[in-house]
Amino acid sequence: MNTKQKILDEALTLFSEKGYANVFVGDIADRVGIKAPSLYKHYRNKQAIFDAIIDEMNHRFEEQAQAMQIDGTDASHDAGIYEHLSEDRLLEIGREFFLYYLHDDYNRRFRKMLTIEQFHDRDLAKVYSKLYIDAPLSYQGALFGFMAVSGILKTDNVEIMTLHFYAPIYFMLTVCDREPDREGEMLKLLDEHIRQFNRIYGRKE
Amino acid sequence: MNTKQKILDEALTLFSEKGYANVFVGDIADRVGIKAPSLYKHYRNKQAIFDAIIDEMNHRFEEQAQAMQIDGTDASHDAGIYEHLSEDRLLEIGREFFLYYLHDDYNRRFRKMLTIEQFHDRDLAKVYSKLYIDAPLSYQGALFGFMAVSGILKTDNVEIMTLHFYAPIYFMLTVCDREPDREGEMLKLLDEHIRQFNRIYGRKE
DNA sequence: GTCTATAAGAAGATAGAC
DNA sequence: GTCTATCTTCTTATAGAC
Repeated sequence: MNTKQKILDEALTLFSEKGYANVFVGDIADRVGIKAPSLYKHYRNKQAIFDAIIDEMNHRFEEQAQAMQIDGTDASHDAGIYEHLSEDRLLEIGREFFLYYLHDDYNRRFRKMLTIEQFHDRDLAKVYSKLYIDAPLSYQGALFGFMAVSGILKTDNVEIMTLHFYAPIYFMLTVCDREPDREGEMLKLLDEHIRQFNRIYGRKE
Repeated sequence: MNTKQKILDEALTLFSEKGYANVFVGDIADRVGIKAPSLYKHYRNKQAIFDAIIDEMNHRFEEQAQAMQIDGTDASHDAGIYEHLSEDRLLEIGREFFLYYLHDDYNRRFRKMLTIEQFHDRDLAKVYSKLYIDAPLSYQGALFGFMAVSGILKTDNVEIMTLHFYAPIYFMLTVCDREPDREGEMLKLLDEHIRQFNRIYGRKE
């Protein structure tokens, strides 16, 4: 990893733990293994480092959104995968999804950083809501919509069903970000949540 | 309001908007209408102001918990109130509860401040989880437990039913804290959420 | 309790050698 | 691109008069 990228990486780690204002340019430089003034050869100032982190996430998001065709045209394929879905398989998928977003270093650090900085300005608020509110509801909603059409799920309000699936997951994710020791407790709750969700909205056997 | 209290009040406003590190002692003093050095006659330093805010909330919480007998011994009384509950009345109650916590100035500012500072240390993380995760689940869980016994609600897992009620409300509250313009959208979603919740868990007429 | 003046120390950023 | 030296500004906090 080159220095320019390593700066972003170490800055993200620090920002996610202490917040932008509590991280000093010297702290970032220390972790990169250079002195603070050297850092200014790579970024104009401290704010430019923060901005580059946001830009990178926006870039990754766009790429992923394109790969998933989030506009809905192809969520039908995913729904097909779930067509013959047992409760056990549903649990496995939910657990994998949850643990990926919880443990993936990049996602975890970025989410925590945005949690701290979300009130700093409107743009950051929008990024937070896009990533953790609207995109998940939109993508899972599209998927559940197809599953409802296929009769795998039963509802007359896909939007609320999606909220009932995702809001508890979001809730548990924020608990684990704040208190990592509660991961076991939350995983148990996650299982019960998905089982109950399946009982409520799942196809009756 | 005396100066000592006004300092806490103005500090809370600023901390909730910018976070502790971005608020300067002079900013607080300005809003109180005194000069920064005068502030040190009331509080030892900046941290002591923050600590006093946390202490005050802990105090209020203890008082409220005692008043509600959160240990469960008396949630039966509340459940009685809900005994003859129509869907419209349930909507009204949910909406009132949501709007109170969203708009009440003290609650709103404190919640936003803790959101920003939750990762700063373990104690703050615990306060956050106590106020916005465990206490609501515990109190609403006790209430729903009694409602289940009375047959007003139907479930074989009160804990998950409570999560299914509260997590979406928590979710919508965080959206409104971050983007107040979305309040209308969230209130509409709240209504649909409660209607659906009632359809799932409510007594069949 | 409030003020002015000021000390003491960070922290961000630049200059210029190598 | 990295360093040392340094500048500048900001911020907390204290001293001491009123």
